[in-house]
Amino acid sequence: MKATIKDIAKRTNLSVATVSRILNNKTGFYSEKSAVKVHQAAKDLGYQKNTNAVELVTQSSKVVAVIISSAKTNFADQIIDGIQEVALSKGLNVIFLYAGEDDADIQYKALVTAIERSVMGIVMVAVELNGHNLDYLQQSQIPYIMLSTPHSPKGSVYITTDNYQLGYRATEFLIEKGHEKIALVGNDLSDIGTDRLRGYKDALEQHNLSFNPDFIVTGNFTYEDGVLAVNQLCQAKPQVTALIGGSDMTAIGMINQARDLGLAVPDNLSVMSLDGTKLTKIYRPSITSTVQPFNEIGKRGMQQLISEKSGPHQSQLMTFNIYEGESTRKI
Amino acid sequence: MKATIKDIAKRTNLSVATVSRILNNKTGFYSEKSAVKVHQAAKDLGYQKNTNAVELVTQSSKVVAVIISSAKTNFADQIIDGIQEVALSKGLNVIFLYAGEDDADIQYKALVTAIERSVMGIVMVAVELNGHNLDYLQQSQIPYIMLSTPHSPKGSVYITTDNYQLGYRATEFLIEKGHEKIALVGNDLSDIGTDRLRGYKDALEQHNLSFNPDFIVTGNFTYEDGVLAVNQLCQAKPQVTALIGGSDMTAIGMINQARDLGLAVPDNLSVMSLDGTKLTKIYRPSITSTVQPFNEIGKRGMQQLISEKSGPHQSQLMTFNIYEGESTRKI
DNA sequence: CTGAAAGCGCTTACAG
DNA sequence: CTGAAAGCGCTTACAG
Repeated sequence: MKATIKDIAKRTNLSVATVSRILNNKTGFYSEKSAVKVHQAAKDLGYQKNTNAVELVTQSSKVVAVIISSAKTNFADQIIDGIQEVALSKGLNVIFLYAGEDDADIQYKALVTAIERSVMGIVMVAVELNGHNLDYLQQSQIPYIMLSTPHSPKGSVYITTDNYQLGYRATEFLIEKGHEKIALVGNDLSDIGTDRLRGYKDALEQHNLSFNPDFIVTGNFTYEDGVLAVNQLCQAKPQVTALIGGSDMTAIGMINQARDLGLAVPDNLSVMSLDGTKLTKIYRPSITSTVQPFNEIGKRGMQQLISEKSGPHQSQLMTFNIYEGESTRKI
Repeated sequence: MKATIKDIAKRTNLSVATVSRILNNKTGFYSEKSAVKVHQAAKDLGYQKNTNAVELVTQSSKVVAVIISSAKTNFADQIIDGIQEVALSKGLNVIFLYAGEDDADIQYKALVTAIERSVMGIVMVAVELNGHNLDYLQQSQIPYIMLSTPHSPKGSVYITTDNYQLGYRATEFLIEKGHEKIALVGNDLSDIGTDRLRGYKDALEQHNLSFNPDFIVTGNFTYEDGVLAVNQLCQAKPQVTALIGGSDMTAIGMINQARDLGLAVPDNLSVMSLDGTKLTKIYRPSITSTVQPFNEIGKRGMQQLISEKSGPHQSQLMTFNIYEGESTRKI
């Protein structure tokens, strides 16, 4: 049987009210003598606060729920770290829930778990909510924010790397290296993919290069997408001289498959990625990449979510750097 | 203001008791007519159950907390997936908490969060609890289990890959390829590292090879450990012909550094890893590795934790396969 | 400085 | 089939 403040009260001949005050350090509302007794009793009894009761009566919670899409979470670690850093410094607790990839039911379950606990806020990481689940989330009245979100739903605040710029600058980087036939691979049809494609197109146009739709191979940011795209684009006669992968995994899939086809990177083919997690640094050849500020996204997301001045928050598009690895070359 | 069952009761002219029964499908305790009214009202009001209240009154919880060490979690994904699979099929909720690497304070905070919520069970993934925190956990009376645990504390149930066998079989694999000078790199001084070392030594002895303490370079399963070890072991004149890394990251660090020193893998040096996550498959050369059954560890851990027949559970040592990649060769 | 009391939202014997 | 009542563990005005 777990000890309660009632047990402590009995043991110390104080009221539960006083015990409660002491345990919560409501300084000025108790004598030092009582405090000593209470703390001793609490220790003796192995007292554990019951958070359910506390939250029930105070109608508030000190926990933030983070819902993470389980699949394309190559970069989730960094976002998680950023979130944790902020939570730690603010004395908040964070619980993480995994929502399967695009599985509306599992997503819903994760939302229910968070919402029924009346968490103080919800962070969605890389998850795409369908209409029903979004309604449910909004109707819960719980503040939320979306990080690296595939779509930018109206009325939701989100923070994500500027996908248009990701596409634009990666393409421009390659153009400046002399490439003219550049493929864009593995991006999906969400805002992420389409924004990147717009950037890609604009960069070409800006540099007076023509757009060839055959060089666009959509996908889902997977390793397999990279493999298939290389087969498709480089099998017969390599038509392209450079490839941009939608994720690090896609880029690695491309490089591996190119190698299997007898094409060397970067000698025969230059490859870039649009994520830039540590995978790009430990792989060989190291992979030239736009480096998304995932850690910073996590930090800002958390800060923004919990900042009290709830003047309507602004969505943010983050900037980024480009890391030049060994996977690209001048031609 | 969030709607409560009281609001529903008022609106439907029923008592909260009846509303509660209907919402919980206590079949037989209410009329269909009332049920319809209640469900309609709940919907109209956007009713959300308050889990805090439910858990407070029922003194029970349907959530399992998983506490994960944040650092060496190259393999945590697979364990998490395994845990989720089981949770989903049993209708349980799982919340994840990250405990910093060997940071007793953060660990403690994670424990507090879980324990004060009276979760139904706690799974520890790759975390090393210090004495104080272990006491705290045990005293909470909440069932727990440790997965891939560095140490095997007395009185705790744990599931981990058989580290002795990991060391033994990897070493034997290399011996059978003709290697006699084999280094063991990046393992720590916990049970994990020492068990592996025992296996390594026994394999040598079994095959009449002498043990050279210079070939043991301890560490913390990091990429850097691999880099440093290769510098130390291969810089002057390569004394070893094969290296076993304590983790995939260590193995990759070794391969990269060997390459930087002008040593080709596997031509000049064979390299193995003792984890075997997907990293070993996507890296080039693909890395020969013992493949720990992380997913299965997650599944079993969860199953065992929640299985009611609480006859004292047994700790388990899991077996594994060896994946032969391109990073090793016969000499 | 302390206590009695109300109440957070819910469940569940008990009585009808 | 339904309701009144007690109670889960805690906090906090209110009164002293």
